[in-house]
Amino acid sequence: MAEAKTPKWRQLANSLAAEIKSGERAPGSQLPQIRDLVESTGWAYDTVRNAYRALEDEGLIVSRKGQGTYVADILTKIHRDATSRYSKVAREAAGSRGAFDTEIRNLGMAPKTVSKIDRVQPPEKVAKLLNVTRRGLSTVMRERTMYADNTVVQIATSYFPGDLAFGTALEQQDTGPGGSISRLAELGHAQTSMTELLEVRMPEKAEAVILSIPADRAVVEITHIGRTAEGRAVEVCLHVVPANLWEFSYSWSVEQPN
Amino acid sequence: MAEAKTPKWRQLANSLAAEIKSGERAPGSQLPQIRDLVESTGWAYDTVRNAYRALEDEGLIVSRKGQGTYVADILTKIHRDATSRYSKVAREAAGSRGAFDTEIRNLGMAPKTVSKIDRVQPPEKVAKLLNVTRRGLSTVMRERTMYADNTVVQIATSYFPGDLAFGTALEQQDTGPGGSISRLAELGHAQTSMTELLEVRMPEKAEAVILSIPADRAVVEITHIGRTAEGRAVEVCLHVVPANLWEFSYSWSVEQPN
DNA sequence: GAGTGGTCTAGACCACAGA
DNA sequence: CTGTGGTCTAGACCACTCG
Repeated sequence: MAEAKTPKWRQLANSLAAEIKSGERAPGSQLPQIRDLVESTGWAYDTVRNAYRALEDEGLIVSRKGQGTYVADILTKIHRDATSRYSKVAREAAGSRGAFDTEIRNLGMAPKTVSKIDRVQPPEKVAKLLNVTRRGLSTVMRERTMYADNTVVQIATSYFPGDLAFGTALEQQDTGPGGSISRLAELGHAQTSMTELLEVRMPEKAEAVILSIPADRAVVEITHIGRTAEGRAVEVCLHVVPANLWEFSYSWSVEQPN
Repeated sequence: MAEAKTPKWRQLANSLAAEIKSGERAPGSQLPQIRDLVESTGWAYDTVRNAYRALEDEGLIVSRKGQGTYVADILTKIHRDATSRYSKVAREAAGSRGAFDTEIRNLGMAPKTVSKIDRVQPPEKVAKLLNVTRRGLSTVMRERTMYADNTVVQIATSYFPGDLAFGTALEQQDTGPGGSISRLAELGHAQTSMTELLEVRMPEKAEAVILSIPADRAVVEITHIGRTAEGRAVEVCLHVVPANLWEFSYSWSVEQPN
């Protein structure tokens, strides 16, 4: 057998996890301090700490050095429906400033987005997809750090080829109703086909800092590619999110078999 | 700042990770034994071991108790294109017994599938999707454990409503060319619309054993739903895979905006 | 300065694989 | 039986937050 005996630290982790998932320990509430548990259980510091580390890697708890350990603020999954979030109706929903805002409000939380816009040379893989030159500031980058209440839940970085984005609304802070997709369409580059590639990986150090997650918490990276009817990629967006916070759905049709 | 100082164990983990990713350490090759590193570096056993644990959680290495520690056999990502894998042409590709076989052969590895077929009461969430009664053996379950060479890379469990699957080819070991989707179509239940829900989570204990992964390695669960033109769900398939081994892609069309 | 989480140590002991 | 990885301990010390 693979695991005959469950180690102490895992038993503790499992029982705490159960208490958290059952709601017995509320989001944001403080967990017993490690040294208190050490005293009450008679176990060694590292034994208790191992349990806490495992739970932190799973995203159930957060440890704040010098302060204490707390149940995570977000225990539910944020639902991202890729198929509908790019449809016209969803993008123009009243009162919504985009798909992300809807996704967060669906959870009863407050969305917030901080944007940074710049002309940059994109990462290699983006340059390749957009078919831009390898040197110079060839694209418009729109980098958004996105919050649910006060938690960073996503970093989304869009790139648009400079030859069609420089000097347009895509370089403005607010892209207006329907967002960048509508502006691109007005410029004659309507996106008619989308591709997304999902990958689970460990965060870069910088990503871990921005997302406020430990270095060993996995993230999901979505590479989103929007293409025109002619097949040209006019937008590439990289979404990086903590793996435990989101779920993703896709719907599509298949031709009749036989 | 969030991380002023990088701990020793993480430095070791990072440098080993770099060596593995660069190909300097080949898949399947043995890593230095922990106690050897302890001696050569002068560090404590747990310090070195922490680095190994982190790498194992990321899927870069595997530790075998009593034997040693080795670089993982599969370092590349297996690509799963959800959109094309259910298309007619892909399913009938010459020499291929299905989308999974193609996915694995694309990596130059040998696919293998071990199936178990049974009539069962499905998990709650599946029962709900298929709209079957909550009691009795209401569905046909096809559980497949799937290998690339000798590594388990996926557990796929399909459920079909009994009223249309009992006594049909769906209860046979080999479902023939085009697989279960083609058989369902012949029975008058052609699937024309697919939905998939992706989620990253920790494995159940049983899943960890089957997949031969440690309990703290994340898995991706895909809930695949196939529907007929009338909107009835006629197949639900749960795919569970180690999160580090796969990447997923989806393509779809959007209506012309504006 | 007091209190909290995080790292590191040296060493004992356990669990497992293989000769 | 020996050698490997895994757990656990007791305690020192570091890093950070807050009053």
